[in-house]
Amino acid sequence: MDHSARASTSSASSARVVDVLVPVALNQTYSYRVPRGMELKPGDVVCVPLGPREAIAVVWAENPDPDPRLHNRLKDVGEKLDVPPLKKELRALVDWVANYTLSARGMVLRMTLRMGEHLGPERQRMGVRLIGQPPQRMTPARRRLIGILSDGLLHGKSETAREAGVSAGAIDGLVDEGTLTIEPMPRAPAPPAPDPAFAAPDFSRQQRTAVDAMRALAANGSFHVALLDGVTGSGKTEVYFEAIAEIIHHGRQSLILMPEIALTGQFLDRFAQRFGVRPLEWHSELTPRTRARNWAAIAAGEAPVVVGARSALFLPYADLGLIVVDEEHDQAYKQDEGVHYHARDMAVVRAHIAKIPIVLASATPSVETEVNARKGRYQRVVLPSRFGGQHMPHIEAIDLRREGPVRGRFISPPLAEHIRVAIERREQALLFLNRRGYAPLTLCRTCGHRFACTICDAWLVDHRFRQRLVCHHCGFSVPRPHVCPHCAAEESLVAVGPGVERLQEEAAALFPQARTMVLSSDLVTSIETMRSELNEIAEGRVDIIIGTQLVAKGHNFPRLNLVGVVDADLGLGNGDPRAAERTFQLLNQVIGRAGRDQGRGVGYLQTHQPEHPVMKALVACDREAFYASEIEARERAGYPPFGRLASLIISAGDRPTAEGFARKLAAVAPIDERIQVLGPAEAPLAVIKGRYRFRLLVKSLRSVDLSEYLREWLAAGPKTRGNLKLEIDVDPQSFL
DNA sequence: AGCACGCCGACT
DNA sequence: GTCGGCGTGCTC
Repeated sequence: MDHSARASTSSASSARVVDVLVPVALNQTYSYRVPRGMELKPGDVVCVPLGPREAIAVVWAENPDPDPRLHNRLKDVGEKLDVPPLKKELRALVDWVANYTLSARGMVLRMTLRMGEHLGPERQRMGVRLIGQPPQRMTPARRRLIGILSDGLLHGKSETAREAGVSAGAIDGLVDEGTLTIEPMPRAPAPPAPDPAFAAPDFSRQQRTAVDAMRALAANGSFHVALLDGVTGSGKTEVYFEAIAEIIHHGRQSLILMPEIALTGQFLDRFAQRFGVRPLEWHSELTPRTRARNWAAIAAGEAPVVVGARSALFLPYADLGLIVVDEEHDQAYKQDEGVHYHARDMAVVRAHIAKIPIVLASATPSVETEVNARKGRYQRVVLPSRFGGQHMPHIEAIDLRREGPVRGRFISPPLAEHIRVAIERREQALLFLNRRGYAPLTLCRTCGHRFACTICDAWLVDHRFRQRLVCHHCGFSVPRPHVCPHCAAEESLVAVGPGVERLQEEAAALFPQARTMVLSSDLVTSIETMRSELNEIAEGRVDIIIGTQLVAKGHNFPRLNLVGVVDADLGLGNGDPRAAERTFQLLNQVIGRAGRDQGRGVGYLQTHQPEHPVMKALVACDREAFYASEIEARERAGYPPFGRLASLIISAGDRPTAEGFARKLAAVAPIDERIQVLGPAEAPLAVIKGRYRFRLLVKSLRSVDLSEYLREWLAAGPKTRGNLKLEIDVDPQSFL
């Protein structure tokens, strides 16, 4: 270090020191000196030097006696950013989540600071206007520009250039000629705030009770959890909108969490119908500038209502008054990368810390939430029927053992007949199959060769649309071969099993006159095309929709009356303790798409096991029976919510390293009679992306602080080195 | 998480 | 002889 620099930094040895949390994979805070003249308090957002770079970080605490061992290594805080400080409540949430999930606090903080580099004063947009004579040298590009600007009004500069198909430089050229002038655009007026009185709906008598409960909960304004329990189409959304209206009256902010923000086009419209404007959105596809603008608006309290994916939970709301978790049972709330957290559970934590009410909405609550409601920890607010008195879909099982289709076909004769009738009536039909691509397995008829991923433990899925065989775990793909690479046989490869693309082929063959459309996540290129495809369906320009999981989520198709579940057994029987719950929820939701407007919905479940409790509960519309048996089974096995679970995934580039570490780790697990350590076992997908994976499962009584136990265990255990990775998942949702 | 530093293989 | 692969270690 150069001498003068040292002098300048150490001259202020009496300067105040603050502990700052930096958004990197660190659990501890770092100490920085406060430059003379800077006022800092906990929560302030600052810029600090961190190694060779700068980082946006947050002051976590005053530090009256900094560690003397840091002597002259302390650096100065760079600058204090002009944004509101993070409130104590949010800092407490960051600490809590990090502690619970065993993640570095810095990585949790990072989720609240996802505002990009565009923070700061809004960039002034420039406009261009025609003011003078045409230039000496006229070119086609210049002619187009002048044509667009011939009205003499101020046009956005970059839009004009794009419209004319020219670069911004062409405009600058004409400015030099005196033909055009550039001036700042007037600021776009701030969008009007949602108006709670814009279009207050009429509610049925049954809905009124729920609406009153929502308003009371919002008006009360203290921590309180309500389960808003109503079937698809019962008007849940409109009912919780009343809680939001109440919060807007109080001048506070509301957050609506959605599992899949890409699919919420209709939701935004419904919100606008009720409140006059769309809410602020928060999701991963926002452009950096919009992201920064929305972040700033949320922090400044200028966004009364925010709709967002799970990451919206960590935003710095100026004054959050209510959280709504829509479709609270949805697995998409669980983040399985980086910080492993469940947004629904952490939302309850945030509500608790902030002392505000929270509404969990679902037609098929998670078993956890259902148990909390049954025990009275959550208030249950019920919406008993579909809005407007429509009936729930009628559900039948089609026993594939007796009425199944011929080999190589997947639509059974009875289902085909029902579809035929539906199309004749000019209604829509939905074929649901939770399998992307054409076929999940390709094999050679001659030698039996099966196409598998080279770096994962998975079959390659035939995607005819893309003409490739694709691994769904790592994205690896090869062109679809025509010759067996193993035995060189020609025309010998056969597709085994159905995917949505193959189903479309079969539907098109059965109903040549019908218009079909496949909705599958791998065919979705952007939120916008997705929304326009959904609109096409809603407008009735499609007869048969063939869809994966994607279609299950919150979209309303007015002319859809028939849902056929092609393989109702698909989610069961993979050894996952949550398989039954998930299948029940998914199928319920999919079939709930039917008959929402005319109330004549029917659902057909093609199954090999019509006697399975999930199928029986669905056919009988007996939700209670399903929950009763599922809750009993969980309690007997000590599974959540009656016990706690954590999973430790150990992975490495080679099998012995992973297995050896897993065994060593298991061997040093502290003995505790309330805790069981199971494994190590090879993870269900033993190899992903060339990494060998072993799993330890930790199961404890509910009363145990499992995170604390894990922390002590890992601190005493072997250290991870090299490419060996240890991932900790408290409350795992998936066992794959 | 970044980023630099450091120590071994294929090339301007 | 260097460019660059990613293993290891550090960031107040």
